[in-house]
Amino acid sequence: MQQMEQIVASLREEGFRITPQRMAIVDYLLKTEDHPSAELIHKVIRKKYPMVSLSTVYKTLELLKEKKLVNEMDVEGEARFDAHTDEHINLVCMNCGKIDDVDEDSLKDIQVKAARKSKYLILKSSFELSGYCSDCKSKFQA
Amino acid sequence: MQQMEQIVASLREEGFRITPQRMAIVDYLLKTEDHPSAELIHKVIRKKYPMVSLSTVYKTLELLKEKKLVNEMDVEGEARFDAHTDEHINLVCMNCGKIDDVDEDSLKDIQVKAARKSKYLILKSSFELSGYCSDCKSKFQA
DNA sequence: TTCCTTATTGATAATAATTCCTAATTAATA
DNA sequence: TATTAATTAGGAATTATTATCAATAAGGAA
Ligand SMILES: [Mn+2]
Ligand SMILES: [Mn+2]
Ligand SMILES: [Zn+2]
Ligand SMILES: [Zn+2]
Repeated sequence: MQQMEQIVASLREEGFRITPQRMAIVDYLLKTEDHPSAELIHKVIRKKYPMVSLSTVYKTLELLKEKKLVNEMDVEGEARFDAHTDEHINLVCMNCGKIDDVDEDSLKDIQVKAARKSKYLILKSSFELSGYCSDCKSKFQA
Repeated sequence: MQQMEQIVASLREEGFRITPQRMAIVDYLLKTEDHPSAELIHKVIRKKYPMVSLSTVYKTLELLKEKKLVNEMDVEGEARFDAHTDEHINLVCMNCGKIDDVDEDSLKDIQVKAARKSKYLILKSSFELSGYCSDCKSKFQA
């Protein structure tokens, strides 16, 4: 995700209004390393800005997705949002729900190769590994 | 996915009952190259075996997932089932909903590397590219 | 084959994340 | 400050999936 100023400028330029709700959501996403759900974003933001509704969170996330400022991923039927929009691997802990990022240079090559082989026009990619994180895995090994 | 006989044998061995419903679902998944939703599986199977309910389809898919005979993936809020359980790339057409497979040898290496870097115990992987298939992409290029 | 036990099924109700709807609010501009 | 169209809040609607449970039938024993 880019910096706040650029985001604000580009949204305003396209005729979108800069509301406190949108600022709060973008600000949170810019600062977190987390991959929060809509619900969590709502909860966190309410502490500082109590006047943000869940529907506004959803609508803002939709806008940010369209502007390619966040990616949406699905973890067990719940959408999780990722402000880290470069190609990378998301590691999902099936116990605590945490998601960690791992960079891997070859992902872009793989994507290009797959596009060639399949003749698809590729617009989005998602590389996801699930299991147990270092904290949780001890609990699941006999 | 393995062959029908092995699947039947291993389910029976573990005390699961072999019902016509389960046979029909496994049979369909074995034969299709498709990545069907629960609803589609239900519709297709009903033609041959009208006495299969949607809840049974869901429960059977749950069982097959636990036995690692199918993978579940999510496409726009709907679960899609993949009987091709080796590591591969799924290409999702955002227009017609079709999913194509592309093999890529380096996926396993990437997975191993990511596991080492992150200290995760990895149990599942999903490599997904979305865009427009060769049939659909012409409609989306000005 | 017939009978028993209990896993499985089918039908429907419940759940939960997301989307839809609309009157009230407010950002942007002059 | 007044105007106006975009946005918001909050609740209703939607929809895929899960839960519930009485009826059924698979598999084993006699
Ligand atoms: Mn990430
Ligand atoms: Mn596949
Ligand atoms: Zn964990
Ligand atoms: Zn297509």
